[in-house]
Amino acid sequence: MPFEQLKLENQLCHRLYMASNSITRAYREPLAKINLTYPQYIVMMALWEQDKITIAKLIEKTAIDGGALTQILKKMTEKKLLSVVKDKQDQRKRLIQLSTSGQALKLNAADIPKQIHCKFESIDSEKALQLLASLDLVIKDLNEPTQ
Amino acid sequence: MPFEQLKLENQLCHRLYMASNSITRAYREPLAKINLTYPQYIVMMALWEQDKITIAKLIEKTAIDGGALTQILKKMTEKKLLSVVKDKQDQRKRLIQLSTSGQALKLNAADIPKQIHCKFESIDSEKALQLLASLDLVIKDLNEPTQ
DNA sequence: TGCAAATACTTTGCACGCAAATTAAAATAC
DNA sequence: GTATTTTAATTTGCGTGCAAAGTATTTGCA
Repeated sequence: MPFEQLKLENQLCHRLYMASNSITRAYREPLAKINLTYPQYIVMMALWEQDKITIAKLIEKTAIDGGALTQILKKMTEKKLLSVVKDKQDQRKRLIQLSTSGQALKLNAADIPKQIHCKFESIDSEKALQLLASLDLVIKDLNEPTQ
Repeated sequence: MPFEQLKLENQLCHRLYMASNSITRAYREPLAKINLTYPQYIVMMALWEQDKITIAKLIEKTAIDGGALTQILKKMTEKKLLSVVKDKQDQRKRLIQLSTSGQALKLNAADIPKQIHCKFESIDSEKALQLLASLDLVIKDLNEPTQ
């Protein structure tokens, strides 16, 4: 059985691919109601937690690619959710600042986690915590510089 | 604590997003050596298991979006990995057929699973099986039609 | 001081992922 | 036996994800 590992159904990686796509699809409808995509929603969550942070900090919190983030922030600026301003102390840095409507959107988003949560019929909170921990291990292992 | 669930670090979904992106990134280098992207590699794995299947069947096995798959198959045809031919019995259907070089590529891909596998230092096979099972539950729950 | 290296971000080009609209062929209805 | 519906796949348009190249700033260091 030399090629057993090439079988799709044995592959953790393919399952992660499917699960991640399923998540994004599941969020699409609820997020459409507040005019956000899933990555834009991740940015909003990061900023609702902590406002006026640099792009580097936002990349760290969201794990969104820097190149993509520039485009995402541009669209969110057009939607008047936030503004991107130069840091006076260090002109290379940019500070992201939520607008009033960007802050207010938090209220409209408050019930979205529940809407998704209730779809997880087969995942009790013990399983969820276990899954979270395992995913953190996967992420850590894969982001380790090549041995 | 009304907004506790909006915190990024509590979110299974964000972890899945990160893990999936990490996976695709991890495969990028090994796959570049055989001139494949990760979704193209998924298609190849499906076809190495079972050749001459319809696009509908390929969508079912790979969970790749149909619209995307059309484009992916076009690129793979240009690379002479496979061909897409009309089903004589039902002219709506297309049959995907590996070329000789497409079949041969399986040998070059044989050690890729091991290359990825060895990165998973923190995941023993018990944890991997558990993770696989949990992901299957997530996928099942999220693909359930809206209750 | 002056200039090379490092840092912070932006731009570009390509490959998806996905919803919605479209095209083509087969199945079903009547 | 033709019209309607269903099924199978393609096309289109938009939003990322990512590597690589480019652009400012700032930092280090000679």
